[in-house]
Amino acid sequence: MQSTCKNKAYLALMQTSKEIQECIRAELAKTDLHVTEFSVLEVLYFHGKQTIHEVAQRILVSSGSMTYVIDKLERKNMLKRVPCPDDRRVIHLVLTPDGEAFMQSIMPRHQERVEQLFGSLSEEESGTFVQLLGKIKHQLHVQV
Amino acid sequence: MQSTCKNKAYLALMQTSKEIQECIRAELAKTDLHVTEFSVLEVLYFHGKQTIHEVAQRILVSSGSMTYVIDKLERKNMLKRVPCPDDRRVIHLVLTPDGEAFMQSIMPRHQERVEQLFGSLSEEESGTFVQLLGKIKHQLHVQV
DNA sequence: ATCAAATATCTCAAATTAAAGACAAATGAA
DNA sequence: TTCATTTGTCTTTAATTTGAGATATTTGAT
Repeated sequence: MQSTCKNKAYLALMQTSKEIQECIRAELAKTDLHVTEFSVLEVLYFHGKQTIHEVAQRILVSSGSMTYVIDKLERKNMLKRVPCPDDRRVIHLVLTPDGEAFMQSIMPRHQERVEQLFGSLSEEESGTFVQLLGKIKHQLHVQV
Repeated sequence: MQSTCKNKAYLALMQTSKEIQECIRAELAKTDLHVTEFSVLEVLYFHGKQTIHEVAQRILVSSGSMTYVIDKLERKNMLKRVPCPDDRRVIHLVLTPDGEAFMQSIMPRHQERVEQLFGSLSEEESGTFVQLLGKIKHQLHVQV
């Protein structure tokens, strides 16, 4: 059948991403953070202050999970909830100095690992890769 | 920084795969199967009889989860545990006729969705995509 | 033949996640 | 203005997943 090719791409994509997730989990095991907690901090580290909703959209977890994860991160003194004065439904998340320092201490190693993973791709290939993912992602939002 | 490019690829990969997973979950919501259960059946459907261990490796879930998921699938009469006579530690999983029929009824729609997702990639691009994923996956197993 | 190590599965407790609904606040149409 | 709808967050409950350890079997070295 001709579908085999697309299906192969699909399976490869899903399995590789899961293995990477697994690899990150192993890396984080040395800290007392879990993948989802790390993902939240990562978003704040790269994008600065964000609403809970924005972070949830980026890392794709439910609002219930967000509350749970934020509670934990707040207890660990990694971030702070900051109510938004303009819209009282909204709460912003901000890294604390501790959170900032923590991220600065572990990101270099994380970045190194990411670069190692994608290091065998040329600049051009990385570009192509992102572009192809973009095409796939675009299809996700097309009605079937 | 120059790392941005690799990091972009990394983020795109992780987010796209998560969105696809989400999309599959939504699709499966119409049945009474969850993603992990479906993944197990998918492996058996494509590869035939497999040991629990083999399936776990393919779909990357812990042994504890495997037991849980298999119990559920067995209760739903989708598959059967078959002890291996050659190695008494080993248990094979086999689709029941019901499981086979069920998969045959939902796979066309699933395949269609996969093909739609990857449909905007040419044959050549699909090939490239798989190849690039292969390179990344290979790096995963390289010591750092 | 014996025994340590490796392998395959299972059990159980604890952590995590999702799902549904509640609530408060903002928006926008009438 | 008013009210229905939407949005953002939280609560609660139930389902799922992990992680560590238990058990049984096999493998391989001595």
